[in-house]
Amino acid sequence: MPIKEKSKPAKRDRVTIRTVAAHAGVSVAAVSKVMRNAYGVSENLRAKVTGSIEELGYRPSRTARGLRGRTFTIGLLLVDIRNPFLPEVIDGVNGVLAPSHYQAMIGVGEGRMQLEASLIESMIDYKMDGLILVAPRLPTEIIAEFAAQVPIVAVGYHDPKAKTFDTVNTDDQRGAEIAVEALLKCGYRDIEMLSLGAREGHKVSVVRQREIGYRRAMLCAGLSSSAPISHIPVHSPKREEAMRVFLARSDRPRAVFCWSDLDAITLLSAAADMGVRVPEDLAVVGYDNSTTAALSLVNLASIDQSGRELGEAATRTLLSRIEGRSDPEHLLLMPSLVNRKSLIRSG
Amino acid sequence: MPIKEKSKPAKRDRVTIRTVAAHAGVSVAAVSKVMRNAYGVSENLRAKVTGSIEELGYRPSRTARGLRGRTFTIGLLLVDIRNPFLPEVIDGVNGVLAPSHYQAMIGVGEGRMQLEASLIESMIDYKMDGLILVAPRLPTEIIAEFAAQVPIVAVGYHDPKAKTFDTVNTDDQRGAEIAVEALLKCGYRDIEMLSLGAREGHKVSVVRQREIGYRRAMLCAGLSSSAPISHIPVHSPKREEAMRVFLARSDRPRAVFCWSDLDAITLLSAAADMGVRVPEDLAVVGYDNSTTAALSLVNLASIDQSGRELGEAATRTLLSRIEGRSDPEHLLLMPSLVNRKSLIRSG
DNA sequence: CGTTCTTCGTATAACGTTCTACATTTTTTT
DNA sequence: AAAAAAATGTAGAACGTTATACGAAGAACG
Repeated sequence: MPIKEKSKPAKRDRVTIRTVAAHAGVSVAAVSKVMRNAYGVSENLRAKVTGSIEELGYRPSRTARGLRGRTFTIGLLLVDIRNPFLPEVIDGVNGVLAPSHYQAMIGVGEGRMQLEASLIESMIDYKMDGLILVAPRLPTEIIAEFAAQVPIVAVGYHDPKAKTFDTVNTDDQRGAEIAVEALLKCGYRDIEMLSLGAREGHKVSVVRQREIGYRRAMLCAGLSSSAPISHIPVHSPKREEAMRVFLARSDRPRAVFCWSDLDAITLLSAAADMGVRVPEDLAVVGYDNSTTAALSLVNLASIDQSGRELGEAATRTLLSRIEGRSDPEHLLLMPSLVNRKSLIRSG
Repeated sequence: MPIKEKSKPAKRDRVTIRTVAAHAGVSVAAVSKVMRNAYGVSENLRAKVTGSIEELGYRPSRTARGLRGRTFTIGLLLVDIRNPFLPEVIDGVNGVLAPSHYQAMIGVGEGRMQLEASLIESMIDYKMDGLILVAPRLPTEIIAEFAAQVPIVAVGYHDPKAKTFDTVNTDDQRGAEIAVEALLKCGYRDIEMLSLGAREGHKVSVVRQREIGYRRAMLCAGLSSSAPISHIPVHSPKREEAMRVFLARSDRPRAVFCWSDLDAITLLSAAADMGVRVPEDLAVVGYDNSTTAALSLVNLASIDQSGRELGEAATRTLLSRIEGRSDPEHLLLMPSLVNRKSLIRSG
């Protein structure tokens, strides 16, 4: 009585392109052609093959595909997962990808440059067809080096001179201007900016752009002499400590523009603790228009950079690059102000 | 003058295992052996090969690897990206993975079952070595089917009878009990639960477990006759509408336990709008201990299910499964209460 | 001083696709 | 009716690894 030896009976054998070819009674190449919508396929053949594919539930192996052609996967690299505007970006990417047969895989960098680079390498090693990097911390030369190996679009990375990769941004300079203009319109002249710790972020990062916009708006208002910027550490508990120090200052300004809702909301919370009334004692405008800002408990005026639109634009740009475009594209979307209680507007 | 034709001069040729072999003056098999720490490698050989690898910056192709053996990648599937406890889980996973040569790739399902299934299939097609599914909505049979093809750990999916895959959870029943017990201790007897819309979530989902815990705690307190559960729709604007209806009810309870901070915080915001004082008029306990709950503007008491620990445990469980364990494991971690202003405690 | 073990290194067949050449058949043109 | 062109299908060589099977060279043994 011969016993059929099967080491792993659980893992049933994969349906490969060969299985389909045999089932449909055609060649492997024919099945491949149908899969790729290649030229030279009769209606008859297509029907037979798609029938078999359907019946067998065939799914091509991405690893095998990667060895030759496209994987129909794009990599999405996020610096840190906590920034409230990232989910919007993801939605935008998925939205554009949904009708295509592309899919997105996400890597999370946690702000560590080394991990970030190694995730990009992994994505390349996976033969992903293109990469969207959100707010990368890496220097331009390194990104350019990666861009030689795979199409890349950077979001939140203002480098309009980049030749080998594309960028998609909202106009962060203009966004900061809008915030400051709104404060000026409310009659505030004593406006400070709360920015990110000096060591974080390079010249092309969003936070530096927002500083430029802030300064320019102050300059236009004739306040260039007093356009102070405070730098807040990124990590707890120094971050909260810096907020409290700011609030306790005797020369605390009447209004403040925060580079990000994350900081603005922490500031509002600290203000509540210390009995600083918003907006009576201190007007606040944030950036990102996060869902938390919209809570009436928080009620924070904020600059909206539609993350969804950024994600959509980045994806479309990447797909066109994958399709063969070689001259760089640098998109700039327009942000807008969402007015809320933390900023009382006269108009 | 012979001109070397190069169609794509930009994309410099990849350093493959063959490049390394040639550079080190050994065979391809030798390099592979070194890479895999396989038996039969002399110190001399190892030195030569690692030297060349270093010098050339060789990185093995994951696609090629996937065709034969492991890819050293695990897939992390998230139902939706907005739940505030997910970043914690990601941190936990990355933390455990960091010292190993494994990496995580994340897929986001957006709550659509079809997308969720197709992402899992993609991860399998990518030959990922194992999958961590966070709060999957798929029925057990389908997950079991996938588990036949790849090691799977489900987080936030209470199915201790699952034989072919592992589960890691906090004890959601106990968590709900702790919340209700805390409210009881403060003297409240009139306690309602705000749960997820009836159609969302199956019997094994966290939200149903929390309902069970709520009911049991009420029963223990002799309040079984009045343990009402309201179901709140998931999506705006019906969600906010339901909150307002709840707050406006003439028979509104004195205390409420929300299945998730997401809902609890929206409730607090609506309460502020409508002049319902917390906790004087209404005590609230949430679930997840999100960062927003910790803001003093919000100050929401909440059940902490350490997402980080869940992520760590899930990863360790998955790795052991990948290493060959075949009998199922079902971990249960203990949640704890974080007391804040939304719940005044006498003790 | 043959044998038999070890130890070390290599040759090569997979793995599941894509895609270039080609072979065959059908259609169109002259 | 012959020649040319177009349409359809197939064979088979990549792609970059892993892992099995095996050969060669020393070491240990009787």
